[in-house]
Amino acid sequence: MSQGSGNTPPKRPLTLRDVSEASGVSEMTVSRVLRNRGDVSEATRAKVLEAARELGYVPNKIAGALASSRVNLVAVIIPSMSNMVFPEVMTGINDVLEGTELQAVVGITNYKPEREETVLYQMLSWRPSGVIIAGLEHTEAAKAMMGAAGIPIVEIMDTDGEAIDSAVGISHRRAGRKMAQAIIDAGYKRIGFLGTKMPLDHRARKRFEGFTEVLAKSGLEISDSEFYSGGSALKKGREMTEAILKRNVEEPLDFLYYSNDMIGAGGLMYCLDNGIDVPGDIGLAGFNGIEFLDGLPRKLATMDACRLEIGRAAAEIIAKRVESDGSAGGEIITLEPSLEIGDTLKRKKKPV
Amino acid sequence: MSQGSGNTPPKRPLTLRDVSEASGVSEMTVSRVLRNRGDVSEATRAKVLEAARELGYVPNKIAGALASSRVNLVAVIIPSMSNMVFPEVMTGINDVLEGTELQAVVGITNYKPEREETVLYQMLSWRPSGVIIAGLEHTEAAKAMMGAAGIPIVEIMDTDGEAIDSAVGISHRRAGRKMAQAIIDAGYKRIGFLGTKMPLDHRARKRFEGFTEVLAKSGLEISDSEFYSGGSALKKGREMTEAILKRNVEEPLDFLYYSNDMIGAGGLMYCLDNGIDVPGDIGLAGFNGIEFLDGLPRKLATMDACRLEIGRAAAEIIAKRVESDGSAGGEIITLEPSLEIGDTLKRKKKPV
DNA sequence: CTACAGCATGTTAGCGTTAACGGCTTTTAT
DNA sequence: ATAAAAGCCGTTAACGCTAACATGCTGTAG
Repeated sequence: MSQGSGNTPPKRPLTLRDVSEASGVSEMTVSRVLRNRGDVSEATRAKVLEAARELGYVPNKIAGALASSRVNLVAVIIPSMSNMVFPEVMTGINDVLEGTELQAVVGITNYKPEREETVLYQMLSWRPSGVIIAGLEHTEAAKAMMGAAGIPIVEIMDTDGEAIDSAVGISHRRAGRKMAQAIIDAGYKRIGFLGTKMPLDHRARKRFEGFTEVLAKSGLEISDSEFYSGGSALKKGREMTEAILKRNVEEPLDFLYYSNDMIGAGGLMYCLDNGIDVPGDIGLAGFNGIEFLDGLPRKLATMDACRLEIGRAAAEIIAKRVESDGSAGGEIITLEPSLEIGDTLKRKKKPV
Repeated sequence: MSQGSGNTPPKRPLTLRDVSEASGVSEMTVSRVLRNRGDVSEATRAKVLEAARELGYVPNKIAGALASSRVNLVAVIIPSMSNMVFPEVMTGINDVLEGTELQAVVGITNYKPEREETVLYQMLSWRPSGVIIAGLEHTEAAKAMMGAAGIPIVEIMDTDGEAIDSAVGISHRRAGRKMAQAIIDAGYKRIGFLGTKMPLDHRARKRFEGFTEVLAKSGLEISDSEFYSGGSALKKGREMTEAILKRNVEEPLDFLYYSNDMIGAGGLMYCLDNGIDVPGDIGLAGFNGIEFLDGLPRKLATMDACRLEIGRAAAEIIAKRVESDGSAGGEIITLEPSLEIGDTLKRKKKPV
């Protein structure tokens, strides 16, 4: 009787016309019903809905978007998905977008500027309603594309620099300074730095700059450093910590600043496993404030990067702009990263 | 002179027509150049490319897709993004798709069937070239939609059940059985189970079923169990472990099977922090084989869920089918999860 | 009883691109 | 030299939908 949804896949894909024929009204009326727009009598509405359900009709947004020149997509361009931080930003974005018509589409750049440019180009070719993109540093061409796109652009994570349009993030330079100050105030003097081998991670670089800047003001500098790339961050944290400590036995380091919590956690474990007193012998701090740290035997000092909040705020900017249709823009939101002292950045025991 | 890319955003968005006028050829020729399809002389090609670059033209895939009825999107529908496992599947998918014209679009269901149905509907309305969806359990409507979509569908993660079209995954029932057998063989007898409060996580359920089934064959059963939801998995692992151990002091448990590595790691830390001999006093095992475990002081026994490989294989199925244009399908790939004994599932010390 | 809302529908004309085909010009094969 | 093929580019007609306007119909005010 019914063509029931789920039977033989129709050779010719279903269109509004099929539904209109099945329900005896015009395509326009079907379109109105399916979009809940315009006046339709309750009777025809029911008839149409029934026919659509019966046929298993799924609207074609491609055609709809072309006709209405409205696309409910938001392009989200981030460097990576594998390090805890961006998934959480995504969660924030999705939280907000779920309450709207908008839908996020994600592109991954692997921290490569050329890749970012390509991804952006591809994304823009879908004519999204807005773009959320990580960082303030982009190729000239990418900046030009975004400037010319005529849609809201929100650059996230970082506010140390010039935004194209809107921006939401923290000052990583300030985050680095703040951590340095806390370490100095706690009385640590011989400080090691452990980070990633990523010249293109501008945010890590800015934190490092802010960090060394404040050290310099107190007449200090980084005593030694260690970098890694790839592999299990936790394990690398262990290995790097062992390496840097063994390299400095003569004049031992008394603090290790890690560029992210995962390697910091690895370092913490190394210390605990080897009977090193934390924070008595050596203090430790990471960066990001990942939830994960809560389960560690000792809570690593860190600085919260406001990831969820950044995602939310960025999505809200887009949503608002889409709703109010154009105008304004240029909104800059600088969140304040909070220092979490944890158990690994207590005042150092006074030298005897 | 030039309208240079990145200047004032044009009121009227650029189209092929603008490029064609700027370069003095027909729209069709511009289209050909921009898609590298069909014969165009080197001279005009250069002319067109230059004009497009100059104007900052970005093709409109919406229109292109409608005209050619080819959409280079692959819908990826997964339950969550926040638990390590799906990001890795995504990485596998992206790895493969990067070598093709295809591009993944992700939808998150939060393990809710109705949400999955909605997300699927929305995805299908973009007329993607294929669908990769987690699990074999879906609402009737969802199954109907996929059956009728006329595009390759790959259900991933699990192969214990009936697939709509293709499937790539492991048998979670078998994984559970295998782990149970290993535990029994190692001589453990009083086994606790720790997992998530998720009736809708069918894969966890199947593992559990397989697990208890094998125990039963040896005349054993789960001695006690503990469930959690939300929060930091590592911390929850700790807490649950403490709870379950304290609840069973009279007849102490000698093995804990965790439904994922993260809570397993938390449990491991709890044991180590409290001087419990692992695996002497108690054995531990998790599930997933996350890279993270490498950094732990002791390597947790686990079973690799082949996440990366599943992503890759699924994407390859889609890519192949898109290329070869239709036909075939129904491919089922069952990967074999490998048991990793680690340090926490050694033969139990013989009772005195 | 006309007039004029306002509701419920239909009609028309694109949206920006590409498939398909056609025509002209140049090569290549014979 | 002539046919056939290949190269190059243009024209036309969709693709499936929606904005905007047009139409008929009901009811209600005057």
